Amino acid sequence: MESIDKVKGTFDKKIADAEKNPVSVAVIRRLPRYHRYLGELLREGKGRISSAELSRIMGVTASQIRQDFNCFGGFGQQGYGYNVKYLHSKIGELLGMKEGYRAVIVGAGNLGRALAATHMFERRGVTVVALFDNSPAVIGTEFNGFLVHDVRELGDFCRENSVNIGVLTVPKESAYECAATMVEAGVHGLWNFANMELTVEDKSVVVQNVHMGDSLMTLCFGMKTGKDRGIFDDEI
Amino acid sequence: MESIDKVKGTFDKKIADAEKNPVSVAVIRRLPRYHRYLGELLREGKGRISSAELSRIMGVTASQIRQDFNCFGGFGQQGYGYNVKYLHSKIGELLGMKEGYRAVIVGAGNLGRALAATHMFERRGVTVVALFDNSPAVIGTEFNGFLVHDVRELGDFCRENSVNIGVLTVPKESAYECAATMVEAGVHGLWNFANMELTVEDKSVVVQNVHMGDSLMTLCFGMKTGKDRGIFDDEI
DNA sequence: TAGATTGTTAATCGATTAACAATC
DNA sequence: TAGATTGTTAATCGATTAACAATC
Repeated sequence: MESIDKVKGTFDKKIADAEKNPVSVAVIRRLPRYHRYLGELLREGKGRISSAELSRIMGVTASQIRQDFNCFGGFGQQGYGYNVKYLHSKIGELLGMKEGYRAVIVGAGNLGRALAATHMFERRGVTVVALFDNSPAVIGTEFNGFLVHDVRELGDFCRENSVNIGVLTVPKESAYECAATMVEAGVHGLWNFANMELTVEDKSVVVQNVHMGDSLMTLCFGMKTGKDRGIFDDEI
Repeated sequence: MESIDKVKGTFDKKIADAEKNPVSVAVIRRLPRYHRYLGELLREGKGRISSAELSRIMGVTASQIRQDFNCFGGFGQQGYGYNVKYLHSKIGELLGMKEGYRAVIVGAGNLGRALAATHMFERRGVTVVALFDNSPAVIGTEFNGFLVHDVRELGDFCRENSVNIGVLTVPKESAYECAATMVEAGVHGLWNFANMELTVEDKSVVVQNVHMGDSLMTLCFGMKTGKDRGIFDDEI
């Protein structure tokens, strides 16, 4: 596709527009899902795809797909469709996968270790640089190639290693203290699994509070009510 | 409040209406969050709350709160507000907390154990009855009071113990097989952490596919784009 | 009773879908 | 070129907010 350069021009223009006209939350919420499906198609060796075909695979309307992709510029080509690899890469870029973010996992309990053991981070361009814990029993040990540090070194470590993201897998009680230490040390993204709604004064810090219990309740609601409403997932 | 009975009448009426006019997904998605905040207020000993006050605490409009609660009937009382305990209990009921669902966790790795170690299930009225794994090293051991069974007994166990919910914390490769076994054995809710979009033929089976990676990407998007858009969480 | 606050209707806003002209 | 499929505008639909009458 020799016209990629032209497409790129549109892309950059739209990105600029976005400052004034920010992309809606509804669209943003769908981006990771597009990214997953496109990754899948890429692995299957699919070179191009039309909004109609993607619509069938993902169970959303082709109209919505075109609208969504257009928020960010001309990702496609009339009469041809979308280049899977290019689209996948662009959406990844939008989602910050190419920012080279660096993360620490605070709390080396089961959940911390479970997260450290997956490829979740690396697959999304995030580098996990270390684990932290307060228990002498695990400090100094290695897990999956990550050294478990003493949580008392958390602040200094983040400063010295330009850490951007702090993953909180500590008990509720310690969450605020750890968060504060990290924010103080320049961390500006917090991924909080501590089962409480963490808020940070500094508005430049982004927080994602994960409430797995909410997902469990949605499942139960579905079981109780939905019964014959079929698969939920993205629907609820 | 002697008028609880009257309120209850309205409630049941609305529940009946709901069959024709199903509650929107947007509302359902907000229920677990209401439930969490009301639980918090309850623990603080708060007896009643107005939509205006709850609106301030939760950062949503009072109008929306009243609309949402009204989907299910008159939870409140004019001139008074809402009874925290009653409302909390009713929303819990709506979410299926009182159905007495029973769950098994399939996959006793770090994630499976992390889930088993929390109070997430019991707090939501779900009883975890056992863990399953395929590794001889863990089969027969006990974790947090739960016996780890051989995954080959999964089907029989579910049948004999009226298991409703299957939590999948196994690798992608085994997810479908485990899911099929459980569905076959009468499980009709699947909570899938296997990082793939699990679909089940039988439309009476409800599936919640958890994509933690999507949450991570949303965080990264926020960090890249939002910067000064403030806290995301429920917003994105 | 007067004041407060819900329940509910109507108005607004935004998101989704449909349609089609542009263009590859 | 003709056929396909996007990009984009217009129409529809649904969800949120505002307003206020009902009523505790």
